[in-house]
Amino acid sequence: MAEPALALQPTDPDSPRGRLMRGAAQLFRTKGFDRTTVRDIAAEVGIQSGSIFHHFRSKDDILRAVMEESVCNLIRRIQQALEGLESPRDRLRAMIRCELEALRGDQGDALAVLVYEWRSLSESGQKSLLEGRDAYEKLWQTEMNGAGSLLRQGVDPFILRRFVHGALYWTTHWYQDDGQLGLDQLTDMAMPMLFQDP
Amino acid sequence: MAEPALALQPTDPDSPRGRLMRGAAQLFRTKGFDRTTVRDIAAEVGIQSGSIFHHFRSKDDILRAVMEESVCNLIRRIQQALEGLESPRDRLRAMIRCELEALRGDQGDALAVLVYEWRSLSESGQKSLLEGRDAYEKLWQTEMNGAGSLLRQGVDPFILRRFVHGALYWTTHWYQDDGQLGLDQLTDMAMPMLFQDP
DNA sequence: GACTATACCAAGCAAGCGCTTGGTTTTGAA
DNA sequence: TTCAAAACCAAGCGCTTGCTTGGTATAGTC
Repeated sequence: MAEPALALQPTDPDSPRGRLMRGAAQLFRTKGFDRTTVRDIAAEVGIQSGSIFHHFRSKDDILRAVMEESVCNLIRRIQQALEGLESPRDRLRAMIRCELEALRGDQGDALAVLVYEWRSLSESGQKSLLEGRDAYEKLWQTEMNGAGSLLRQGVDPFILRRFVHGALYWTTHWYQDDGQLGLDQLTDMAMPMLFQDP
Repeated sequence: MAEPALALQPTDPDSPRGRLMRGAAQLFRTKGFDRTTVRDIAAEVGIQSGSIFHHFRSKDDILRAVMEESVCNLIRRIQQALEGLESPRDRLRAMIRCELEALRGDQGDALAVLVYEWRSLSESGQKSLLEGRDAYEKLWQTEMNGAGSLLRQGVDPFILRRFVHGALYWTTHWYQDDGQLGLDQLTDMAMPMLFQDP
């Protein structure tokens, strides 16, 4: 199903390229792509800005790479989380949790960058990521279809999904995993949006 | 209650300043603040870029003005929509609808700019808008408190509100009012997120 | 018509950006 | 040790941007 995305080898996070991507992802996430300069990224990693272009063709290429890896990681993580889960409810719960985890961004994850900086990516960059995004879309579509009548009634599934994603994405603006409210609790509170009887 | 925000006189949309604000809002909404140049804004309105600075001190000042007016308009619109409505359910429904309407942006509304470009605004600009934002926050808080046990159970109201707002904000990325799905329908589909029994 | 205020034009400045270029240093393999 | 590849440095280029400056044009008032 999602073979194409899995084919991509994850970048070693401790390689020069990997460190750049991690640093860039963090800056893109907090400052936005346009307000992050190549000098910022270089300083974050402890090199001079000209050196970046030894590893990446352009600033846009960094963004593309960060986004690409973000999709692949998320797909991989979702697939692992789904292993052994049977019920549609459990499976969708796991997916919500994975998404919240990826949105947190504290482990180098850059889903927030993918979501909120999509329009900063060049057209050719967007094109190159469509396959991965489609694979991710398909994961959700498949699970939503499988949940059928368990889903909230009276709301078109297309719209329901977009409401839920919107709600989850917005957690990047307010959620702090400070021990008071863990990911599992947050996930459980998100469930009623999706399910008629959570 | 929201007297401070109402004290601000709306800019005449057809005045030179008003036309600039409308044009800027549209561009900020579609391209983002950083990728919108003052030359873009000037071209949108049909003037030369230097002329903008006769009306606004800086590019940041345009953004602040656009956001300020957006908050004021929204508050005003919500207050009007609430007139004569008694039930907590009807009142919150009206607020959701107002928010969706403002997010659409096709009537010069710039709520999407306020929401998604907040971090592009300078610190002093953000400070100057806090009063308006607080007034808006208060509207929601008051109505949420009034709805009490009608709200979805098992979800902290603080979190519930943020989920709902996130879902509504994200409509800017997918919702097209193309006649198939009107604002009222969309509003009705959003209600179950907030209410236990919509 | 004279005068003032408002709106706008045109040219260009200073700062900062992504990126190139010509190098030096470090790393790893033989 | 030698050599080549990888990583990085330093300087600066060409371009873009927000904004300034010195004006002209238009609108409104008396």
